[in-house]
Amino acid sequence: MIAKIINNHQIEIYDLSQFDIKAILHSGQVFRYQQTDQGYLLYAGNHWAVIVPKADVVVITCDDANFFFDYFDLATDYEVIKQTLAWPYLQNAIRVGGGIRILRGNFVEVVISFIISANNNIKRFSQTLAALCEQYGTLLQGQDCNLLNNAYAFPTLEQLSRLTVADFRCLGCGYRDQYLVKAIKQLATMDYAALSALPTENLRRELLTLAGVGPKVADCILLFAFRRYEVVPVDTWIKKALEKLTPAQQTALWQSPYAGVAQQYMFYALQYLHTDLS
DNA sequence: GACCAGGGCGGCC
DNA sequence: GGCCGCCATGGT
Repeated sequence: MIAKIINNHQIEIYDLSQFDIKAILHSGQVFRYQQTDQGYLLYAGNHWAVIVPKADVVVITCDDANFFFDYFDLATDYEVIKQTLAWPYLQNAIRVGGGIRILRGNFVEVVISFIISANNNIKRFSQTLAALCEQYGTLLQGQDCNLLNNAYAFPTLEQLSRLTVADFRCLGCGYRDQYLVKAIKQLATMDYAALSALPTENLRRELLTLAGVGPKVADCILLFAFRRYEVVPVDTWIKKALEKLTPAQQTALWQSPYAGVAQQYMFYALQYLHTDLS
């Protein structure tokens, strides 16, 4: 058993070879978290979770156990996925990043986050996102968790719709300010459930209509909000990694239904750990 | 003071 | 369709 819901507010993870919270948080798919004495505090939309690694179990205390069971993709066995990705050039990446999972980020949060991420660096736009939530998001009530001190939800679409170009500029969004205002208007006409029913190619086409969303950001939304495991967002790090692969290796990767998972392992190893893939 | 960061847009051909 | 310059901003 990978994990079990203990009650409405608690999950226990047993298979630690496929759940590494440090790797998950540093794999570039979630940007609102903080380290605490015992573990990590993580925010997703208007949800929160405290993740505490212990000797042979990880304990998650949260506002909604059912939500986070799906958020962390705990019904999926990543050991099976990793077996299908057992290529020599991926060995190192899987060794250090094999505990990464594909999260189901909140649609609006993922879209806004990755529009701001464009031609930006993680440290900087993470600070921008924190400021956005602090200034415009709803204060999370911490009555059932005293660790929740001054924690904010991601702003709702309605809250976001009140922001002006100048507001986004003040947050440090730079020239992306006007994309954000326009994309937020467009998001009001979109429905996550309806979009979820679309095949990946059709869904990508819909996402590409959003202002500030090009091929790479669309692929991030496909992987991190819609969990399309086969999608590979190609940023500067992944581009360099792909250039080192032979044509045959590239073909095999693109044809894998879990190419996006492989991409996450590589991104973490390259960008965060600076681990050579070969 | 260049160059880079989980790139996209608009103009040009 | 592809190519290219530009776009804020902080870090190295």
